[in-house]
Amino acid sequence: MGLTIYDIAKEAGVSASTVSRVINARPGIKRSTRERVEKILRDSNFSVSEAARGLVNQTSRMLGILVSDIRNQHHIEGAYMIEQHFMKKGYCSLILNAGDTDESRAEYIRILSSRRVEAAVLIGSVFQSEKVRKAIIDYMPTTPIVFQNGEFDLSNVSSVVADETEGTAEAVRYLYNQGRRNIAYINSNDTPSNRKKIAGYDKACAELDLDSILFVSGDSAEESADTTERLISEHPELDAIIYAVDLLCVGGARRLLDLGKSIPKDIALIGTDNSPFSILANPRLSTIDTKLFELSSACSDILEKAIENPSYTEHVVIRPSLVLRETT
Amino acid sequence: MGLTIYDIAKEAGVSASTVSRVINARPGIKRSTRERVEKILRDSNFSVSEAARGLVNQTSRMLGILVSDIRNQHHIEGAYMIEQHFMKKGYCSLILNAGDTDESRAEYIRILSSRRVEAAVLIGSVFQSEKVRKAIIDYMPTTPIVFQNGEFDLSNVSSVVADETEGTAEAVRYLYNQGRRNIAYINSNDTPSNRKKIAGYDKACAELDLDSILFVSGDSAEESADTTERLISEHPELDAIIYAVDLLCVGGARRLLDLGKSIPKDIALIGTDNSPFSILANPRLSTIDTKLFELSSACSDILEKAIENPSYTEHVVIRPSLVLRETT
DNA sequence: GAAATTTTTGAAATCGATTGCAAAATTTTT
DNA sequence: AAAAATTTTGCAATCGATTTCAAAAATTTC
Repeated sequence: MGLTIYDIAKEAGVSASTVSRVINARPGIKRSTRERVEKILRDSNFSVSEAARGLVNQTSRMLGILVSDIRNQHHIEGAYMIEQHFMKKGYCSLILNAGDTDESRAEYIRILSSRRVEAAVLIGSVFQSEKVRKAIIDYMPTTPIVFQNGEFDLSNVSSVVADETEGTAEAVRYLYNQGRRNIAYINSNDTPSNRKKIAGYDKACAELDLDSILFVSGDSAEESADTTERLISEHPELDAIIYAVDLLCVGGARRLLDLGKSIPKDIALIGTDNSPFSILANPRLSTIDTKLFELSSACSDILEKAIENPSYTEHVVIRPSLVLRETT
Repeated sequence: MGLTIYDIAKEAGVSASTVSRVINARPGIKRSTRERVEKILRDSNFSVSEAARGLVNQTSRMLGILVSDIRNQHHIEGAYMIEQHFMKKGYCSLILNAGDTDESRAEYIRILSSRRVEAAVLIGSVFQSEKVRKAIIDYMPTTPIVFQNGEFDLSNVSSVVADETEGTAEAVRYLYNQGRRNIAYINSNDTPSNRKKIAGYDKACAELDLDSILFVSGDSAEESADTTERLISEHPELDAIIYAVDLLCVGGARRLLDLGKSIPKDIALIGTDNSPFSILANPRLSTIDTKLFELSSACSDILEKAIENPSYTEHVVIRPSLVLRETT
């Protein structure tokens, strides 16, 4: 611990420059010298200080990944892919939970700037805010950024978004074609992403001349169960419900079953995201697949190009698809 | 971007030392000077280079968190708590997926050392290996480390472990007391943690004079369903199954239901971990709660003390408890 | 074997901060 | 108003690397 290249240099009887050249495999070092230094390097368990190296090279070999809450399965996939991919190239990822408020999320941009990350990824539509936008302009005006599930019209920010409006509308149309005429929507927290889903629901309802019935649930399965129960008691005519999140759909399905409803005979259910829950649930959920994996891998691809060429940006839209299982 | 304190100093007509003192709220700066510098600091969106600062201060204000796969719900809780807690103190967390092999996991220790993290956390029993141990001795011999779910007998490594042996034995005893006499165990990957569970299962079976029947499944719900089916067809006498992982229990439960079995009448099921899946599943899983949250918060507490006082270590054992729901 | 080339090496500057110490500026005391 | 005490400030060294440029060592050429 605490060894520097000067320690190694002294031990090898050479200068620090030589040690540095050996470490970085620079040419122009006599073979015998190189081997002697290499041996000492190995024997002493020396490891270069990336901080010092970064200071002179003006690089950090670090990436910043901002998620609102890393425990959310939905966010972690992207973080994982990026971390894995860039680790191979020697980059370390600062994966940070950027909190619940716009202030806090903006503050995290500043933190990443302080760490001089070479690129950043924002995962989740909640980053769509004026404060975050301003923080980017102030603190990371030229750092390549990829925004998953949101957009900023800035020259350094790429975007990868799921067309959730269309995805949700598609689900409504599918239910309609199956003969359902009373389709409700249960939303979760008010986020830009969820607003897009609702827009799709409303749009399709209007198109098909359906009443739109919107309920809002807390974000746990239990709360969704309660909301669902309330919903069908107020609207006994319902024959389908779409949920903004799979987890809520699981909670709803369960309560409906407990209430003696038959799924999908009495009532059809569609979740959103095609999360691990959806296939594990009993019954297995039909769901709007927002293509999390494709989203994440697009982010990762863009990031790679943007690190090569910091002025590279790209804007990708991914079309969700309906996956039909046992609840429709 | 790329502003340094020299730029600020020039603009304010003072020296870099003064700027540094203002930034760090050091005393002995004239009020008017301080205010002038502070204003420029604000207006210019300056952010200190943590790398440069760390170099002179000999600190990195970074933590290393190693998990084998961050997508695993089981691991993420600890990473989350630690990240959240230490962020408030100005620490950033390098959350890294340390891969599947002992070599790779040992290599990650070296990487953390290169980043000069001030403390590290290993999450998951898979880090229990000679290679990792050696890497710690070589590269982080004095860095405070907390090992969640494993132990190294090293002066800088604390441990927080669940007594999975006892937890699993307890589950067997419970089933026995309920009158079950043919209890099988379905294991997943061969990890130190799972070996402890099996040891508990075997021990309890021996105590109670039961046959021990051990099957091994792949780590998906689907594979577990297949394994479960095979298990009961080879052992039709079974009236209970314990699973090393909740997810496997979900898969097994589902298949048993499809096969017309009644749960828990025909066969009782107990999962392990009390993961989110377990309460969401239908039927809700009885499970051995390995107290993930307590484990994680103990890690976080120890880490905090260890950062204060790098020679602090602690060894905590947490007793799992049985949570009984619908599958027993 | 000396001169010309080429290869190998090291001294010193640099990256962007922090800090001890001495100098400068200001205030207090006579 | 000069001397003493105190408050502010800046110079220069430092942290641990990398890199340029010139000097030293080794090799080739004549």
